[in-house]
Amino acid sequence: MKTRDRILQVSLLLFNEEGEAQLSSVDVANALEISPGNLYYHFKGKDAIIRALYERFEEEMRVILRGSSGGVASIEDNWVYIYILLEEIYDFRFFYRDLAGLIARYPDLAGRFRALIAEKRQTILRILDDLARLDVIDIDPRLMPPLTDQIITTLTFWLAGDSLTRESHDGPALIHKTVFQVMCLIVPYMGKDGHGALSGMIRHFKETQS
Amino acid sequence: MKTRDRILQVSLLLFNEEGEAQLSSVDVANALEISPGNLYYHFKGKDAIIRALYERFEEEMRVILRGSSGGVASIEDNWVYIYILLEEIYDFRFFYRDLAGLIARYPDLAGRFRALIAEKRQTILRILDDLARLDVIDIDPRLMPPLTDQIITTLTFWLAGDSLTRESHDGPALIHKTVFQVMCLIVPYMGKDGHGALSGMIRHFKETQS
DNA sequence: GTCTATACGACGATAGAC
DNA sequence: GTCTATCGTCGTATAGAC
Repeated sequence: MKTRDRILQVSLLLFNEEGEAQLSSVDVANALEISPGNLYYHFKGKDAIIRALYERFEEEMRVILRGSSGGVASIEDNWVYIYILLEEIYDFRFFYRDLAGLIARYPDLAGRFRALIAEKRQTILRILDDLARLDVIDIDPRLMPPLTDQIITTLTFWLAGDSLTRESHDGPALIHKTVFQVMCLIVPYMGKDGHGALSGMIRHFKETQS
Repeated sequence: MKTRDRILQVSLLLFNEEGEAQLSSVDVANALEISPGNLYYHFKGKDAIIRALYERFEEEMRVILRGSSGGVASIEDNWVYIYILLEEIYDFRFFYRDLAGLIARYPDLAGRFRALIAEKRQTILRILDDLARLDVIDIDPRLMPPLTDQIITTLTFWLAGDSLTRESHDGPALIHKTVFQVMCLIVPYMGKDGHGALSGMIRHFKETQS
């Protein structure tokens, strides 16, 4: 089963690099220097590869989401947690670069993806709730769902959004920028501490950039 | 030049309804009950149709962006303005449903789209600046760019985001929800007035829904 | 302007030899 | 397991008649 793993590994690399839609199963075979027939022996088409990769992604993502229970009790924890989440997404970034197209091409993944996002939503809602209970943030309850949606939107479309700006970032810089972006959504609800937290974040942000 | 216009009209309808990627030039010809050859007489391929439609969209969008100068001086104006913006996007929603794929398929549109978004960004920044100057909002200057980016993200991905939720909205409801979503980003910076504004928005939101 | 017919290429998929 | 060879489908694009 060694070729099978190589196919998955190289596919992921290629999809992340050049985009899934741009590559045919023959391209993947060429990159591996095996014949299309051989590739089909292991995976019945590009579909099967995508599905196998999604399987991996979903599993790892669920582990991360589960890991949030009780582990995010401060703003700093929150920062780190978002970082971990974004890193994981970045490893499978081809899924997120062209989400709509991907879902259109593999409709059976749509439901699973939606479920995963719903789970993500629950997780964020719970974390925010915890932070509110610990008096780290003070937020009108009616603003909680919109804030959660807003965070979800950012966590889902940061990659797609970046390619729509004039100057694109490299991976690490973009991840960092996005963490900052999410934190900026929370800062306004930190009251007086918000100002200090913002200064700290900006300082940290500047350091990491250079 | 009547067939030419019919092609554009029906294409827009079809693309919005079923997605641009899902339709070939032959599909469009069939829907119009003309031959593929005839379609090619008017437009040299699907590319040309897309480009013509984009031309229209960009023009209308620029008119709206220009129209913001001095016209958005209160929270209510802001609400209305976002509404107008979203309506326009909705009219050409196929562009936004699968932005990444579309840009990959028509790379020459990428630059123009980016430029349009940059212009949108400037507009929002200016509006926020005006609102701050008029003491409608009070915001740490360092939070201004992130807030602007956040609004841009919402205005760009609201359509794509909706198809990732469990229950999808119809057009008007989604537009309304999105306006609300953007306003929720601004409310925290309205100080004491924020609470009242939020209540007003929710009331209005509920009414329109029913 | 509009039609029919057809050429061409890309991709997905399979059969059969090694 | 891996290869070569080949077929079918589909979308794009053009030629030539009306």
